[in-house]
This record gives sequence, structure tokens and C-alpha cells, in this order.
Amino acid sequence: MQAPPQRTRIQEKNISAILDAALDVFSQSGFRGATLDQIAKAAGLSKPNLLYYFASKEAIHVALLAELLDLWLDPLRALDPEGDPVQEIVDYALRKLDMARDLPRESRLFANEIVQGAPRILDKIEGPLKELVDEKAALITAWIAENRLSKTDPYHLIFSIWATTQHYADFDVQVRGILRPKGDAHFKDAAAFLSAFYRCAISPP
Amino acid sequence: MQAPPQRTRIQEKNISAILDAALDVFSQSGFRGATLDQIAKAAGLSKPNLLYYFASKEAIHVALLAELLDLWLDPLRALDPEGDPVQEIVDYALRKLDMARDLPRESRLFANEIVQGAPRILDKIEGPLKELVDEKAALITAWIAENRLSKTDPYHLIFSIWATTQHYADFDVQVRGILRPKGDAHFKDAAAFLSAFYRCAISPP
Amino acid sequence: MQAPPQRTRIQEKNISAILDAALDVFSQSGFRGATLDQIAKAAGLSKPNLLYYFASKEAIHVALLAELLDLWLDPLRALDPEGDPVQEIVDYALRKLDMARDLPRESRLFANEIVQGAPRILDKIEGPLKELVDEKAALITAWIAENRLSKTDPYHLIFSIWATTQHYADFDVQVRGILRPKGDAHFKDAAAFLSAFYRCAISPP
Amino acid sequence: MQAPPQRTRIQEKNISAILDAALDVFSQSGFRGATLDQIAKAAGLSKPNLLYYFASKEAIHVALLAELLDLWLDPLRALDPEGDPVQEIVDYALRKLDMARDLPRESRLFANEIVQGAPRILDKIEGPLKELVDEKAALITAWIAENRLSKTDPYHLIFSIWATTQHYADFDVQVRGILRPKGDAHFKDAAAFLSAFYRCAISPP
DNA sequence: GATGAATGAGTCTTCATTCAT
DNA sequence: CATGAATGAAGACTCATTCAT
Repeated sequence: MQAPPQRTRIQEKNISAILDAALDVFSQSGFRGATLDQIAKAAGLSKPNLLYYFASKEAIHVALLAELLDLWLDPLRALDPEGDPVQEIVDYALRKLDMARDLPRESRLFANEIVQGAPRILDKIEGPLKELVDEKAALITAWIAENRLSKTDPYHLIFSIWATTQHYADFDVQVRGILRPKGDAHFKDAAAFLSAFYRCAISPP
Repeated sequence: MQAPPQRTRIQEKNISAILDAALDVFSQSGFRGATLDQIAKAAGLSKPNLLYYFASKEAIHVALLAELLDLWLDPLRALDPEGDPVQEIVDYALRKLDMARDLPRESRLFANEIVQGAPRILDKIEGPLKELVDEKAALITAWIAENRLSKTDPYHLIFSIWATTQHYADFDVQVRGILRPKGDAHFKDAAAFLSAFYRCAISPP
Repeated sequence: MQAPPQRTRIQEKNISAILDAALDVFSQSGFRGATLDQIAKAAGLSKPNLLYYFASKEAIHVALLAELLDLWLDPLRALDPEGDPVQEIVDYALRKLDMARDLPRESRLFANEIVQGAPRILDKIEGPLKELVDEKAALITAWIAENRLSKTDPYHLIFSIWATTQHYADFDVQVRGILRPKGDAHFKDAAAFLSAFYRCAISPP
Repeated sequence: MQAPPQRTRIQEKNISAILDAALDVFSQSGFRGATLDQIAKAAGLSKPNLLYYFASKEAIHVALLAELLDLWLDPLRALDPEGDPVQEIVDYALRKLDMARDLPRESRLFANEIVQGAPRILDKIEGPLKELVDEKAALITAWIAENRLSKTDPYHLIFSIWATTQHYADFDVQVRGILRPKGDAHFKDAAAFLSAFYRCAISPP
């Protein structure tokens, strides 16, 4: 195990600023659409100074994805074998919905990346993500075997939770365009909808 | 009102080739990531020839979106006031899933566009799309009022159908990465899952 | 065998202009020291137009080296097994000296490349060049065996001819600095010197 | 006249390290191709620290050339008016060959510089170098007048010695490419060749 | 209709040098 | 003495678009 590289306060601050700016820009424009100029401006740094901290545009993107993947998977990790199955899953969906509301940039960052074939994160998908999903799918399968959930495919259940919740971040502009002129209120409606929806769909007969 | 310009067979063929090539490229790389070179090569035409048929890169993209929007909304349009509500909605979801399987490029084209704020299609969203959704939401509301569907928010129901079905096209690489080494079989599983899911969630008590 | 790509007159002209400009610039500044701006200016073309004809700066350099290698080796190739050994070798040296006088840019191009480790031409050196030298060295060895030349190492003889003649191109500025204020007259002196020199050194006892 | 600034041991050591690193890098990549980063890394110092000791990249290069010029000319300086002319000249060539073998970096440093027009050392060439060569050429001329050497142009004789010996350092990669798979043995062969060669060419009739 | 040729405006990246401590 | 941080200037290369035929 390697000692964590000691970072000065300036480094800490600038790296943070860069990653935050990059999240802004990458999530809105995708990797190719984003420019270092935009990121530099958003971070309040000069372009070469960006490259003093990160070797390349791609390195920034990769660092960002790596940093956020954990955060992104936390709700699924929190699925508790000891909890009540129906409640656990509904809670999971609601937590994901909260993240879509509170961290839409992060959601769109991943959406952009994956829609375009995940060229910079495929290994993470086929590695740690698959492992985690396999583990939780096994848990759900066990719950079903114990008759504590209705019979459903655990993988597609998880996919549906991702889809229905991230939709509110990734397709935000469409959602708002259709629900106009409502404001953010729709997240409460969505929560009610999804809550009822999943409860009904997975409650054991 | 002007008569539609008479198109020769060559024009017809080339425009088709361009749009098909553009669909390939834009859906995979997004607007900014795509280059006219790629499109020209895929279409088997020279770059200036592309611009003979379309005024600009953006014009190709816009034409493509416009052309596909109708196709894309057909399943929703087909929601039949005269049909059986539950069956209609389940069928709608399944038709959308079929489209995700058979026309993933189209799905990703829209996904790319909307994730990045729909800069070239926002008017369509706030216009024709909103109208159509409003209409069908009213239909669903009516069905609920007649007690032929369980009480749910019609807008979020529609969003959830979009999300859960398009997910299999837009996040295809992630789905496959997690379900590996299965092939395309997962679409059958998804159909079964979604069918049961929606039937359960919307059937009237 | 592939048909040679048909080139239009414009292509012919521009490619020539680029290669000639590149020879100017690369031979004077080396690969790293040369800039596309300089080459473009010398060729009377815009920088992107350069890259319309050659994929990259390196491609120009490689094309140039490839084009000139043949020319560069012609004098050695002309070493005639049927001729008089001493005369053949003296003539070879003199022809090389003529080339150093008439094509100093070409000489310096190779000098620059080889001094820095020949990163872009090593395969040519270890391939065609080595083969040609091996062949001619064998010829010299045969001549020696027939007692028509004095006993000398053929490889080092060839190296010495390269060195002594190309010196007048590669180290031109030094030669002129020392011989100042003479003009080009020194090439005649050099020819006399080398002629006598080699004749004496290789004539059979 | 000012007293030479007293240097601490640290300064002495660092300046040495910088010059040695610079020799490595400049001789391999030329002035433009070399970067301060490479030199700093090779010297084990930080980049700003380099510039504490030398005002600029160019200053390092100039210091290096100046430092080595003396060393480089020592063999010629050693040409002894009291010695035996033929032996003196053959020894000179052999000493130069030893230097090409033992100090190839130094040779390539000058080669790089001179091939590119000697922009940073032209004054040295036209000054001290020319003077020394003039002096030794006069010596050779005197020897010839005394009939102790064959009649040859002393300047071109000196050039040929430079050329044939430095060739083994400057064009090392080509020499090795052609003589492959021999190792360093070729220096012994070269010494034998040059020794016989010059002895024959300059011995009085 | 079609295309070879050309380019202006970017876009990422490098690098010698300076600043601040 | 030493270095982490920062940058202006330049450099290679890209690309949508235009020109000329």
C-alpha cells in the first residue's frame, strides 16, 4: 500500500476547482464537446495551469469518473441484507431519485459517457460495477426465494430503478419541457409515483 | 405555400445515404464528436457533396431529428382511447422496448441530444411533443377516472416507460457489460419483466 | 503491384513545393527544430494545406528521406565491377564530393537525422543500405583478392569516403570559417586532395 | 579584471551535474529538441534551480560548448613541431579516434551545432579554431617544404582527419547498423585502417 | 451534381521562463 | 539555495466550410 501523496493546500484547492469545473463542462457537453478553455475559465485557472495538475484533457475526465463512481454506487451498496426487502428496494429507488435531483451533473456525466460506448470507463463497468450488481442481484434472488419479494428478474429490476430515477437528471430538459411551467415540484410527484410503483410491483403476493 | 421541390432519384438516394450515415455517426459520437468526414465516408460521398444537400453539419442533424421524431412518437400516438387501458399501456411499453432493440441508433441520437440540453430540438419538445404527451396524459387521466387504471400520475408513468425501455438502447454497453456473457437474449427477459411490472402497477384495484 | 496514384498537376506542383521547402527547413534545423510554419511559408502554402497533402510533420520528413535515399546511394550503386578498381573508387569519392557541393541540403538532412539516432530511418539503414554496402564491400574484397587494390578494410574504406566528402556539406560552415575568405574554390582543392589521397591509399603495391 | 567568483562546493557540484546532463540531452536531441525538463531530470535538480545557475537554456548550451572546445582541440594542439611528422599526424588521427570512441556525446554536440549552421559557436570557429588550424597548417606546410611529408593540402588533410574520426561518433548508429552484429570491435579495425591509410597518404615519396 | 483544393478558427499540448515563498 | 506554482507564446493538428472548376 502506497502512502497517499501529500498535497499542499493550493493543490487541493486547484484540483478541486478543476474537477468541479470539469464536471460542469463535461456533463453538459460530453468529452469531445468540452474544451479545456471552458474548463479553465470555469475553474478560474489558465489552460496550461490545468495541464500542470492533469496530464491531459482525458486525464481530467478519467479522474472525474473514477472519483465519482464510488459516490454513484453508494446507494446500491447500501442495500441492506438485514432490512425489509420491499422497503430496502423502495428506499434505494428514492435515494437514487434524490441523487438525480441533487447531483444531476454527475448523472449526466455518466450518461454522456455510457451513451457513447463508455470508452473511458468500460473496464469499471465490467469490473467493480458488475461485481456489485451481481452481489445485490444475488441478494434479491435470495429474498425472492424466501418469498419476501414477488418473483422478478433482479437485474432488470435494478436497471429499471437506474432508468426511472436517472431519467430525471439525464433528460431533465425534456421532463421540464413537458411539465412546464412547474418548477422542481415534479421531484415530489416522481417520488410518490416511483414509491407506489415499486411497492406494488415487488410486494410479495 | 410552395410546392415541395421535385427530387430526382439520385437526390433521393443521396439524401437517404447521408441521413443514414449521419444517424450512425451522430448517435455514436454526439453532435460535437461527429465529423463531416466520418459522415461523408459512411455515406460514400465527398464532403462538399454533403454540403450540397445540406447547408451545414447542424442542418443534417436537425433534419435527422425532425425526420425521426415522428417515428419516435408513433408508439405513443398509437395509444388507443378505444382499447383496453391496461393492455394499451403494456403494449405501449413493449412497442417502445422493441424500438430500443431494433432502432438503438435513433434512441441514442435523442439521448445524446437531450442529455446535452436539447439545444437543437428544444422547440420540438416544448411544442409537438408536449402536446402529444398532454393529450395522452389526459386520456390516461380519463381512464383512471373511469376506474380502469390504478391511480397514478400519467406524466410520470409515461416518463417511466420511456426511461425503462430506452435504457436498453442508450445504456446498452452498460447493460451488456453487467449481463455478460449473455447475448441479445436479455431483451426477452426485459419484455417479461416490464410486462409484469407495468401490468401490476397500473391494474385497477 | 499497385497502379501509381494518378496525380493532378496541382498535386504534383504542391507536393514538390512542400518537399523542397521541407528540405530547406529540415536540413537546416533538424526535425524538432523545424516548424510547419516555416515549411508552409517556404512552400507558399497555408499550414493546413500542407497537412492536406501530408498527414503530419513526420510524414513529410519520412517522405523526404525516402525520396532522397535512392538519390543518395546512386553513386555507390554505380561502383562498376567491370571497371578499373582504383579508378572506380576514386571516381566514387569524387562523385560523392560533387554531391556534397551540389546537394548540401540533402547531405545535412541525413546528417541531422543520423546524428540524433536516425529515429525515422533506422530500418532503411539496417535494410537496403546495409545490403548495398555489403554487396559493394564484397566487390572490393574480391578486387583485393585479385591484387587489384591494396589490402584495406572495405567497410572502413567506404565509411571514410562518406565521411571525407559529406564533411564539406555537413560541416560547411566550419570549413568556410577556417578557409575564409576563400569562396567555393575549396571544392576543387578538396577534389585534388581526396583524389591523390585515395589513389595513393588503395593502389596495389 | 575581476576575480573569479568564489564557488561553494554545492555550486560546483550542481553546475557539473547540469553540464553533464545537458551534454547527454543536447548531444542526443540537438538544441531545439532538448528540453529543460529532460536536463533537469537528468541532473536531479528542479527546473527553476537550473535557471538559478544558468540564465537560460541557451546559456547552458553556450557554457557547454565553451567548456568542451578546449578539450576538443587538445589533440590538434598537441601536434608537436619537434616530433616526427608522419608519426605526429597518424598519432593525431588515432587520438581523435579515441576521443570519438570515448567521448561520442561531445562529438555529437558539436556535430549537431555545426550541421545547423553553428549559430552559437560561429565566432569560436572563426576565431580561436581558425587560428589554431592556421598555425598547425603552417607547421604541416613547413614539414612538406622540408620534404618530411608528401605534398598535400594541410587544411584538407586536417578536415579529413576530423571527418574520418568523428564519423564513428556522429554517425555511430549508421556504422553499427551496417556492421551489425559486431559490437565495439570496429574501433580497432578503424584504427588499423586509418593508421595505414594516413601513413601511406602522407609519407614522403 | 460533384469534387479536389484550400483555409480560418479553433483545440490540445509543450515549453522556456517567471513568480512567490 | 531551492522549488511548487503559474503562464505567454508557440506548435502540431482538426474541422466545418468555401472556392473553383
